[in-house]
Amino acid sequence: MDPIDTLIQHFRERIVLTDHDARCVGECFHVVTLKKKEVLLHTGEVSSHMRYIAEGCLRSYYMDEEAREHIIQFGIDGWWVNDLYSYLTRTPAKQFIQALEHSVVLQIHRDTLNQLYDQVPAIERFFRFKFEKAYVAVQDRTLNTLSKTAEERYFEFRSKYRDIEQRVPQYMIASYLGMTPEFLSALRKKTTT
Amino acid sequence: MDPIDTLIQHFRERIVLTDHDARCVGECFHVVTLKKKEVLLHTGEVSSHMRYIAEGCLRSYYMDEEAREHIIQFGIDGWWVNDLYSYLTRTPAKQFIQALEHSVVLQIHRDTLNQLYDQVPAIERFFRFKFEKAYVAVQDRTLNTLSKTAEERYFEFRSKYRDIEQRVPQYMIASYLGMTPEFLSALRKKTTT
DNA sequence: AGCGTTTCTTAAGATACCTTAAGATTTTTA
DNA sequence: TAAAAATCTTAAGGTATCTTAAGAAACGCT
Repeated sequence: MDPIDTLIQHFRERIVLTDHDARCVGECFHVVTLKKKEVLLHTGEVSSHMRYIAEGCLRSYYMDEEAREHIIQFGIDGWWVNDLYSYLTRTPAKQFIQALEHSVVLQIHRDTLNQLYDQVPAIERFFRFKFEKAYVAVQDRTLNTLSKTAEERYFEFRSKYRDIEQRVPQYMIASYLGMTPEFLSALRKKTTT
Repeated sequence: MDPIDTLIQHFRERIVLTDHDARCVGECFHVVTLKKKEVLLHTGEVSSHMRYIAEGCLRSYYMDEEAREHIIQFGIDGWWVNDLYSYLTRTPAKQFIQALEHSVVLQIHRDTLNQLYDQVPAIERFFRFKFEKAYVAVQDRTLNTLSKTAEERYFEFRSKYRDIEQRVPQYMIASYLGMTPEFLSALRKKTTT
């Protein structure tokens, strides 16, 4: 399917769009194709687009002072990825966004999107919904991180994101969950045996 | 100042409201007064209101299986508090919301707010902004929790929320930061001396 | 098919943080 | 203003998780 059609369908599962609006919305996005390991957003660049994953798998991560990578988010088909802080404040990104597989991403520029909010209020509603849910999800993650053991976090991750678990290397899951790959490996051994 | 006026001013710092809209918005909220320690939302109840703190200080927290409290959020004058998951999904809350001081809260019912989104699009925009920023903030907290030591988290908290630090007991800050009160006490001793 | 690269595992020693328990201090209430 | 309740501190011993280093397995390219 044409990636833009995928996106329109994605919107229409959540909000009402007339055919005219849908066409108008579709024209605002453009397609970016990424090879495996290609970086879509580098630290230091300002993120000026909202990004929808039509196909593939990406991660966003940041590198701390000791050059350790911390994975902030994985994203697969149907998800949105961004360094939202950079996007909203127009400051240099502290995150990288990188393709983990060959991927197709649809982008809309901030200025275009802001116009679209006025032209098609349903799109503003879509993003309100989206951020409400995203907020709940990330708050839940924070709470898990604070109150659960590494083992509990890992098994919750597996049951919640089985599709992601099978597409990304184990050491990245460890990073996402805030533990070392060695420790995760030990956990798995303990409970698999 | 009348609490409703405080709220209108809060909106007007972020979005444009005609006088007519402002009056209309103001009428949708009602005032709730809370004594210290009073609970505004209990676990098990469905949260049906969005809540703005006109005055005072509250916390939201949840109790895990071992009956340990984990503080999710503090809120003071000008902040919003809610169990958003319960509000959005109409399922029983897993969080408590409790006043830590005498407080005045302004509430709007979900149904009223949903109508208001259609009547006054600027209000929908306000909440889009709000959740965008809230998402960024809580993502930042997650990252801190995952990548920093307890000591780093504590000093960041102090510099970021000096106003809150001075209003809430130290053991609650420990809970918010995901450490034991004993450990926080030891940290403070180490670095104060 | 073979070689380099990426990913996963193992294990020993180190450390950050927790648990328990008790006493000291501060705040609230009667 | 005294008693009760809430909060903070101290200290000893325990556990979860990390660090380092090395080798094994899987994957990807020529």
